[in-house]
Amino acid sequence: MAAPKALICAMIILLGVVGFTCPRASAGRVPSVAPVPVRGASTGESNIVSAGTGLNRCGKSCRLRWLNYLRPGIKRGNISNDEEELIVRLHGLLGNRWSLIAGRLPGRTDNEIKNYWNTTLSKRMLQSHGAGCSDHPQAKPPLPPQAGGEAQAPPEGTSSSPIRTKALRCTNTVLAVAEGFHEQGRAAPEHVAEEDQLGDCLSIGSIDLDLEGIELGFMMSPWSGADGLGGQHFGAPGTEADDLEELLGLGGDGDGHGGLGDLELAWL
DNA sequence: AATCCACGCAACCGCCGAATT
DNA sequence: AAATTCGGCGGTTGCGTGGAT
Repeated sequence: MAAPKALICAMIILLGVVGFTCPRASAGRVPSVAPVPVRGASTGESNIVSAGTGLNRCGKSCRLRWLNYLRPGIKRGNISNDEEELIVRLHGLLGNRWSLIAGRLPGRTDNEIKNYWNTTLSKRMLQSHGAGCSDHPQAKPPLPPQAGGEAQAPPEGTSSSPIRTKALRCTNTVLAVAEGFHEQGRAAPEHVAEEDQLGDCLSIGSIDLDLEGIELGFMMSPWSGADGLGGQHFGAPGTEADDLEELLGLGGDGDGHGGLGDLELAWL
């Protein structure tokens, strides 16, 4: 893989220049130069990175830092209503596939969305469901913090199963909810958040996603798996990925590009 | 003014699949 | 074909902040 190596090189350079300065300098674990266990990683790369930066950080740690914080174009905070709406809907559809959800929210990281969900939306959903009303009938009930997430299979024959996905890159998305939305940039019109607009239909590019239909289709699909984890992963050939892309009329080109992963983004 | 507590968020951990040797 | 390495993901942890008492 050329890109990740280039990324590591870029990180080394960047880290050497800016270090792990924290603009916010507050919450979370403040980047430090304290020794960090180099678990999982990759001896070689971690040594290279730590030697190159003097930070005693493994490549994984640096990568994470880069992806979630240092990478250009990261949007932080101020999640808009339409973004929030999209998160809710996608979570209902995809489950805790944060990277996949993040792929549909330009500038947002999976970590941020995950945090946002766990801290804000889950509570809101809990209140919503607790009040006996649900704006999003398809959405999964909020996951308790320790719920174990995907390991919990929904009750048989009752609620729907989220699409099980794995490592399906989706970096660009068109959310063509309304005419002129593209040109208007992120300032999504208020009607985006309206249920009758979002409803059970989302437009991605020229493709109208019938979320209800998609989910129904996956509910009925046989690959739910007997392992309680949803079985096969989305990215595997001949499994959900193909099914969904076929369902959506997308169809990748077989080399990992095209299809869901390369939906054009005109949002930003 | 001091203390407590809940919250937000960056970072860490463990696992898995893909790629490479 | 098997073993090893690497990249990526989701879940969890723990620190700092700000509000409440």
